[in-house]
Amino acid sequence: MLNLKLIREQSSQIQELLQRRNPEGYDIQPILDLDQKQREIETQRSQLSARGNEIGKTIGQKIRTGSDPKGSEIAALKEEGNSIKAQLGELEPQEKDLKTQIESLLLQLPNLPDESTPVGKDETENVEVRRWGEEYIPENDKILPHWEIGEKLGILEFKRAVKVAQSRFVNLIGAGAALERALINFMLDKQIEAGYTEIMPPVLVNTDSLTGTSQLPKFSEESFKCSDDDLWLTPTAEVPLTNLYRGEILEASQLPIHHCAYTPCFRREAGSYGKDTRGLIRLHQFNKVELVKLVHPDNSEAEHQALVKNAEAILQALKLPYRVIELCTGDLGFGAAKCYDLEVWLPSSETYREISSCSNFRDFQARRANIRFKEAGKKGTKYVHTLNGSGLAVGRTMAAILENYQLPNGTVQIPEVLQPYLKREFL
RNA sequence: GGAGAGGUGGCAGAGUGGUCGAAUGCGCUCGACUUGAAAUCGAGUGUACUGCAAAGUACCGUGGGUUCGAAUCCCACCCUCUCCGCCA
Repeated sequence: MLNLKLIREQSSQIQELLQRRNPEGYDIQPILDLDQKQREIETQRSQLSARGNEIGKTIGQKIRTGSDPKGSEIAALKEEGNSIKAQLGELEPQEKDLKTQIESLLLQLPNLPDESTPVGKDETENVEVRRWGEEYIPENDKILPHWEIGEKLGILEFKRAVKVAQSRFVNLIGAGAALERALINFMLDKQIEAGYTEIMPPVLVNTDSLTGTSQLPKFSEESFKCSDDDLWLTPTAEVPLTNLYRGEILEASQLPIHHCAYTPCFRREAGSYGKDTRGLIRLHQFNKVELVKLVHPDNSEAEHQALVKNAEAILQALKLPYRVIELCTGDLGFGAAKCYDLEVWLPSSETYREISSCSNFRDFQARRANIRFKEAGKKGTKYVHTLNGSGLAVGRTMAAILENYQLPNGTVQIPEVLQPYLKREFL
């Protein structure tokens, strides 16, 4: 959520920054108008309240000091009190209604892109930052796409997953399941080593949590909802991890907080019916190791860079070629101010595919989730900055391994760093 | 699912119609005493909004209601805990 005060005081800059995302997408003028009205009413209302409080106190005092509770003096005060009450009865609902409208408009506004975020209209204008590793280009199409080699090896099973659940689900079988587990353990071990504290959070989360991290209200069709309860299947561990501290005032000395978690993630993938219908790339349920940071605003840029490196370290350890892309303003996620995607090389289609997305939300989520901190000896509170990134999407990592480590003889080598976990060298 | 208890500041906990944004204790900050520390003593210590400011307003789980006035009374809802049942 954007800071209303800032919208009011720097409206033209803010309008301009929002236009970098989408030239016609956002108009803050209605918010400014409502805000103006709301403050006018608030001034009136609080002056009336002040007089009302004064009357209340006066009546109490007079009765205590011996005035006749049924006398004319008290009756006159009561009458004034009643008239104030009647006026407040009109103003209060108006003010409340304005506040609700403002709040709901604010919740629909995306974060401001960082000044450094490249301006562009869509993903074609994203900027490549760096590449790592050598692209594996198969000769004569000998490399099978991961879903084919996976089925051939008997470790991926899609048909029965449809029977058990629906399309876009998978059964991992035998070594496939073991490989997934090995990847999860490897990723967690690596991030714990890098200083993150592991959390195993609830994967059902409530509406407040999803609003706090900005999946709601705009993207409700993206998550699975439990119809009988105010609970949703978490689309990413970002939600439970960031919301751990919702509504809290932390001590500055507690920062930075670095958490990692493995969770299954659930996404409805509404609106992507034709896309990536085969394989592990786009499933309704997938595993992910997530990194979440809550940091002091002064350090958020450095923390962001470090977070990207933490995610990259996994790909490097697995020796998977990848590139780092900085998203342009038109492709930036709703809550992000700045975002780097890691894209892994998939030789079967000779493309790079997103395997991690590392975002700096600055105070956008913190303001929604009301996560603040206090500096010792200083007055007041500030919002923390929140950051998160995948470290990594496990299913997509498996896909990348099945393709990049595929040998001409139809077997798949296990990356060296995973061998201690799997206790084997080939699939 | 059944029965009961309860939701008040960082924590514990008092408060059953006005002097309550809220006692007291703990914690924390500053100061005194001390070679230093502990103990002791003194002072301070919630958040947010409006306003240039003075100041004002709001907040005792949430939402309504009664009243000149509600943490306190009434109604509805939510949540937590305990016991029983069921269950990995």
